Amino acid sequence: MKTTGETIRAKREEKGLFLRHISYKLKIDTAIISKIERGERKATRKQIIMLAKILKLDKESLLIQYLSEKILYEIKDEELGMQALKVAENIIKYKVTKNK
Amino acid sequence: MKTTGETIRAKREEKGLFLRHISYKLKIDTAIISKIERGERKATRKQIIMLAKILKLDKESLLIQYLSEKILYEIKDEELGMQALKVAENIIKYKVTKNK
DNA sequence: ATTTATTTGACAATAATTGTCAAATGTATA
DNA sequence: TATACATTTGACAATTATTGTCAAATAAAT
Repeated sequence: MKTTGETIRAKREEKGLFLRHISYKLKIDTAIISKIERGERKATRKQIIMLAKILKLDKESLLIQYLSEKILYEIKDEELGMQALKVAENIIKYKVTKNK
Repeated sequence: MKTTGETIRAKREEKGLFLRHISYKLKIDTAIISKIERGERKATRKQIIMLAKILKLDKESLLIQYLSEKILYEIKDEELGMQALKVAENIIKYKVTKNK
């Protein structure tokens, strides 16, 4: 599976856009876009939304991918990460059930 | 299900300890412990480990509970949170499979 | 060979987190 | 009731993490 950065780079290149084009629209230095695409930096939520718009990527899919990476970042060195994920899921499920 | 803070408070009271006891061991103000127990602040990872030790709570369980809350915090206002969680899970699963 | 695009890394700006402190409030009991 | 101790509250200070700029280095395309 591609990372968010890879998805963005692939689409940007497909569209023949340069970093400076994105950089101009997002009002940040090309250095950051470069880093985001290579996974050296995380984008902000706003940037993800704008990137989806600019590159005509599906907003929801990109956001899901982005959020999943944020989650994984949170537990990257954790032995118990998977278990924590499952507990988190159950808590959400419970909340949803409750509100029926 | 109890929150991490509730677990901590319950055990602390069961053991007849005051905030100042915990505060002394953790080298932070009672104000913070109070807030952590009531869910107004998040603990740090270190504090969770120390709290498990001091209160003789199962370290792994407390850590899982704590991490799951951190994860949930990350997606608390996100429509797509659940889907992101599932993607995150699949990515972990895939990584594990790959390394066999 | 130049020009243009991207990458790198030092470091500045900003934002989020974690803490202190003092005063207010709650609780028990002499 | 009063007084002693425990907890809570909120303003704000300190610390740490994140996000950004910039300039120089490297890579790619004419």
